[in-house]
Amino acid sequence: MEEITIKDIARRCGVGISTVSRAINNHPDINTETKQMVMQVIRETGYIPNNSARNLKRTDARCIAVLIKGITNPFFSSVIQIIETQVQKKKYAMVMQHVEAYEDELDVALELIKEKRLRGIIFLGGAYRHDSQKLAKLNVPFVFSTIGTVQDEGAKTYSNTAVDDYTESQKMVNYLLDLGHKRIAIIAEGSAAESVGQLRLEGYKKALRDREIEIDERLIYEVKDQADPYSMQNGYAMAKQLLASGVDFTAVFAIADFLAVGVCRAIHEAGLRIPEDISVAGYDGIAIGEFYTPQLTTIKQPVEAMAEKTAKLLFNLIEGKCEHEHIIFPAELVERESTGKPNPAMLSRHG
Amino acid sequence: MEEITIKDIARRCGVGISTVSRAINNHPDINTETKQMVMQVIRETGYIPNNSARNLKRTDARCIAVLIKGITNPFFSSVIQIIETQVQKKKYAMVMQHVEAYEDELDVALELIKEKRLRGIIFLGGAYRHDSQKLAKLNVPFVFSTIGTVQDEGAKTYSNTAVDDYTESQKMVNYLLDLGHKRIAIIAEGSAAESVGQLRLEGYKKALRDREIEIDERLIYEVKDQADPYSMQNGYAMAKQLLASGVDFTAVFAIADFLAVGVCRAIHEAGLRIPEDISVAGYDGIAIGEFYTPQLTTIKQPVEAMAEKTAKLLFNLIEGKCEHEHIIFPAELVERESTGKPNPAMLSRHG
DNA sequence: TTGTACGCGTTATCAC
DNA sequence: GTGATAACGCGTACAA
Repeated sequence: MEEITIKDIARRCGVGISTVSRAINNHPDINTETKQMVMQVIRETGYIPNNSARNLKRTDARCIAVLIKGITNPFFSSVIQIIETQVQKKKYAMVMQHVEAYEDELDVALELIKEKRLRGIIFLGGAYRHDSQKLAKLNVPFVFSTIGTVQDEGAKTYSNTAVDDYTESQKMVNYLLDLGHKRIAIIAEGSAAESVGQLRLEGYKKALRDREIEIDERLIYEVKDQADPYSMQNGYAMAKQLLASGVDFTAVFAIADFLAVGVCRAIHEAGLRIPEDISVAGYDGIAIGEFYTPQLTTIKQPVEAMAEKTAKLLFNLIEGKCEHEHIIFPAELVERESTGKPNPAMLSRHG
Repeated sequence: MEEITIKDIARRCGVGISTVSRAINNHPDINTETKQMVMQVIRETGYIPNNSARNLKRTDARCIAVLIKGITNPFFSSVIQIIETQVQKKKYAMVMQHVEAYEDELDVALELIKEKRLRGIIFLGGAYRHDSQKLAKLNVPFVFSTIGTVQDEGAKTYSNTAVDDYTESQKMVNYLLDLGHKRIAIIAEGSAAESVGQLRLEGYKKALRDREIEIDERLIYEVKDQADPYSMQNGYAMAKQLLASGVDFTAVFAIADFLAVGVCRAIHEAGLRIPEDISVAGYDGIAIGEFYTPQLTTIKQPVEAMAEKTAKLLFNLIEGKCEHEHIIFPAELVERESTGKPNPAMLSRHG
């Protein structure tokens, strides 16, 4: 099957190539009737312009990219939808691309900029620290929306929107401490040194230290799972270990709601009640926390607001309307059914 | 900032363009030392080949595409990972692209074939019926993996892998009937006429008719939600309506596990027990069904097996090793905690 | 083993 | 308003 090109269309229409090009790209300098005719032929023949050729030649693309790190990001769909709305409002096109765990999102970005003549990039998720050499090579505006934390250095070379995981994590632990819990286990994530999981773990430690409560390493569990650390499966497995360890605790802080669901299941299977025997707290604020039984106490990230701000910030940067900004969004502690006062009976073994 | 091209690299190295090209593309006809030197310069300068130009020129691409319809497909991540493994085994590249609800996946495919010189396509999800004119234009092998049903016509023009939703749905309803339920409500999906949701609804009706049980329209609820019909939110809302309607029922069949979770929550809030008062059955077999309390009885789709077979089938087609196939995968009814015998007390209002 | 020259399909820049 | 024609950056015959 022969590929049909713009030349074929021009020949068929008895016009020049540029006229066809003008018709396709809604150029003003073209007779309406000519355009109608050309478009008609295009429809009949089923001609499809070759995007590689277009990208190669085009100078102005009105296109941005959204790079998503991690295929299982639970905020994925809502964030994308919000960004897309903003993009359409600005009459831009948008390409979305997943970045594998082992890939460097900056490399992917660099490649894509060349290929598609991008005007801007949004990075969703991923590491919160980057090679500044590579950062310097990105010659289009970009915004990191890590749902993580702020990189301290290079404040003037990029923008980002983030939740301060370190602080928010402390907020949750303080809440549990205020309820009277002193033996709080944590299900964290330890696959990458610079992940949000580590920040949340640090927040946990900080909160305990501030209250002068000893940090018991036997209460710290770190999921090691490259592919999908924040799974119910992993939460379940960790909680099983925790329960079997014989170490006393009255509350569990799972650093992701998915993990918390697994934890709840394990506790339930052990014949214990939530929150009467053990309190469980999550983090993220995703839908499942609202519909699970018991409903999950969690840190709810302002995903929608962040996504909207991220898109707006990027367009402001593209239009040269503003300098780089670093915006921290406060998250909300949502108190639901899965947490309560500690049960002294749970400490009988330990004393 | 000037874009650096292959010419610049050639000049810097004091070699010809083709030599650089050969170095990049691992061509055999090149001196090892020359190659080393070229690669070194490329690394130093941070040169990145322009993919648009490469795609334009290239004839053999060893690349396939995976088009995913619907951003919220719950099988998404596991399916992709399995396909990717197969693709890597064959030393192919893979591009993934999301297709919006309002887009036609065939149009997206047509465009992508031209742009990237694809060798094959996998369609994940989406409608199970397509414009045969457009199908004919796809001049590369493709496999639909609808997790839906088989299109009857054009058996020789394409391949697909599927679960027979019509039959599997009957399986679940028959199971509930065997438990003794006669008043079974269904939470279905009615946004598109040719969706899997409609097939599952038809299966429900068929099963009831086969047992000569009257179909009560008051027990049929159809979610109308373009963006994301299979959400917990929607299941919850529908179940609330059902409970408020005053119409008697002893079981609910939600045609997706996410819907079932919402249904469970609504029943729980109404002060009723699952399964003692009302049985709830789901469909899909996703992780949440295993970790929810109560654990969900569901139809578990053989997602992994399907994904693997889909990829293998595509490569066989590409290599001309086989004709088009239509493969139906049997799903498994997993009996868990959320279903049991009907509670006669629930029928008191009705008689 | 290496370099030169052409063409992939399109858009931008000119003349007309 | 329209049509030639020169790029865009790269791969690849073909010549060297």
